[in-house]
Amino acid sequence: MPSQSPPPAPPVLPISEHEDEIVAAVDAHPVVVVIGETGSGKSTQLSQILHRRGYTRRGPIAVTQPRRVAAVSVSRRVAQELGVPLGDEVGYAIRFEDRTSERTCIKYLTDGVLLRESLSNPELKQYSVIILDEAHERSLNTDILLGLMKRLIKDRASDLKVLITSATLDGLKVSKFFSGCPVLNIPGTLFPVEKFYSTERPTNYIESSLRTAIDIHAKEPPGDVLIFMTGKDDIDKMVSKLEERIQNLEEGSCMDALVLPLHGSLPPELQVRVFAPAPPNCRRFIVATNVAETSLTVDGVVFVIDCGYVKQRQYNPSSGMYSLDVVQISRVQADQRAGRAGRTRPGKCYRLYPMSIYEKEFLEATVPEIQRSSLAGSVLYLKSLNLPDINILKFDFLDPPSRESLEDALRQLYLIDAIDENGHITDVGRIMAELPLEPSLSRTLIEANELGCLSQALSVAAILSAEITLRSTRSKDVGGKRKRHELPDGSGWGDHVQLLQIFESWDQTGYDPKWCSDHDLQVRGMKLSKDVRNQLCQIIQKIAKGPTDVHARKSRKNDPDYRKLRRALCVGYGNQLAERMLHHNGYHTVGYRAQLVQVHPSSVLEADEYGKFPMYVVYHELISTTRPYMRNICAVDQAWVEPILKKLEKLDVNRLSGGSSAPKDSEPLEDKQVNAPKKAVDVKQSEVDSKIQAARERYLARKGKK
DNA sequence: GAGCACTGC
Repeated sequence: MPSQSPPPAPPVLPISEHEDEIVAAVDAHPVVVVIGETGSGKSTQLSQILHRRGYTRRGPIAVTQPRRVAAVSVSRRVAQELGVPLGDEVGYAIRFEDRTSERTCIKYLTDGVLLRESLSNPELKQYSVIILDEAHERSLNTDILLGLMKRLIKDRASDLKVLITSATLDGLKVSKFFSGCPVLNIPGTLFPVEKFYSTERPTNYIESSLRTAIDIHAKEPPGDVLIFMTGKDDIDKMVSKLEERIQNLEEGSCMDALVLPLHGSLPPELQVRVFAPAPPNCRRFIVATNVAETSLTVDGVVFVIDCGYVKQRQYNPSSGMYSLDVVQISRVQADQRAGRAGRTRPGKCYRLYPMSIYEKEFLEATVPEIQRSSLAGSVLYLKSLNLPDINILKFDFLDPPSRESLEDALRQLYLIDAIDENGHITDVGRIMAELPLEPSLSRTLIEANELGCLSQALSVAAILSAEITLRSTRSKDVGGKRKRHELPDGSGWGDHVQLLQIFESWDQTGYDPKWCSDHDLQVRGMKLSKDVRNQLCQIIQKIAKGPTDVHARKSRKNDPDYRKLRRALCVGYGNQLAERMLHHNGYHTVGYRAQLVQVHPSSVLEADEYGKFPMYVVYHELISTTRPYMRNICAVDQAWVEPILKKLEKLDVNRLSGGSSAPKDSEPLEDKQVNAPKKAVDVKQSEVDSKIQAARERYLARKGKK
């Protein structure tokens, strides 16, 4: 938008009428909670109001957003309203992109970026005001920032102002958290939405949605229909069935219809179709996942069909395992979905569940992410802040994660040397915290730098954090006419090596997008991995004292078996180690609580000539679907495993958590048993292992010659 | 022999 164009007329938003009230509250209190529904203007106006009233004289205002697109679009809007070029007085900062300057006094940023900034400036002294927007979404990062803000206002009580803004957040709860701070309510501009409930839960919610959709199409006036489903499969089914039913309707009995799927894995060019307005005399049916609940706003929606379910990823700290489950939505979520029908005019929401279920079975609010995630990264971050008298187990969270989850994080961090046996952050841990990666990958990079395979590890870390999904290399092409190119196979060592080979092959083509599509790799994801890699290079070159070799290239010549890289991975994933069963190819995880797990069928890890997988592997994650699986696996040598087993023997979670270091005798017996690591490797097993290993080496040598 | 909701540094 050219800055010369006249600024648009300032919108009349509900928040404008509350300006004095807001300023008075902020003047008098360090923390203020602002509850504002959709359309209240809180995201664009609060910062401008405080800017107008002189708050930016002491420093810029930071406004956090949970999503990148929001940070960009809201800042663009504010710059426009103020009639200034974006990046001057008003700017934004997101990963890979900083559009701010010394003159910037209103800065929109993702909450992740603010957390990163606080690493180098724990008191965030540069800011006069920090606004945590959309706090009701309770992202992991927002929750950590909430805890941090509580500490900051104690330390900086004299000058820092904090505003917590949200659509539906329980204001009283947050106010209580911030020792009774004021709560302001700003009305929104949503139109009323009439809600209809089913008399009972349908046995088949696709069929039920289908009937409701056809019913709306036949009886209701124009207006688009938004249908919430749990996943891609259901969406695809729904789209084809709906199209079929609409075709079967009597010609001329209804207006035209257009059915559009909408979910995150849809290529961007198909996603944007939902932003184009409906053709004349045509009703659109948008069949969507949760993306349509908050991330993407579809205009023209008047009817919502809500199945009452959502697919959610959860972490179980006692097993270290993730699962992806279909769970009931919360009342907040149900209301958010319904609200999507009332953006342009009064709407209707059809809930495919009885009111009694909404009232009695649904949780009030969605379980916050902090209670559903592995906390190793967050705990490491908090440790690295050097906050005085910090006890992780007692850190003041709005909704504290379980003790089990925090202890799990401490154990993981200890096993990869980020904290010492007393729970204090180590020098290695400090470097790890600087890297925007999961702790295991950060640790791998540091070790790789020592071992002289940094460039390989950078490629692996980058491509793993971009979460590229690979076409299965084992499945045969079924009569496809298009020539498909085979992906590298990891040389039998597993998925990390395969990912490295993929990145290096792509690098050799000069990052040719066609190479990606030829190999069925998403261009978007591959580009992201390149950006991530560049960012990691910059950070690590800044931290590293000595020279670093970061250039990607075909790297196999010097180390044909990728021993250095696999060794670095073994150290980095010291908390994610598994040992094979003696007589079959199942594994058990090594560590706190042994889990029986399988190699994921998509893995390229190869068995030896006897059909046996390697004795030891490290894995990127455990995921429980039809069975518990290890995903992204790398074969490691037994010799490299010994130090990890030694550490496991020494592990004492009471000391890690900074609890009273009671003498060992007084510890409850129960705890000791739980903490006792599995006995290392018995003699027979190691004999078998060395035989297998020898056979494997011969086999691979043969294969190499061929 | 599986199958993946959504974000973010």
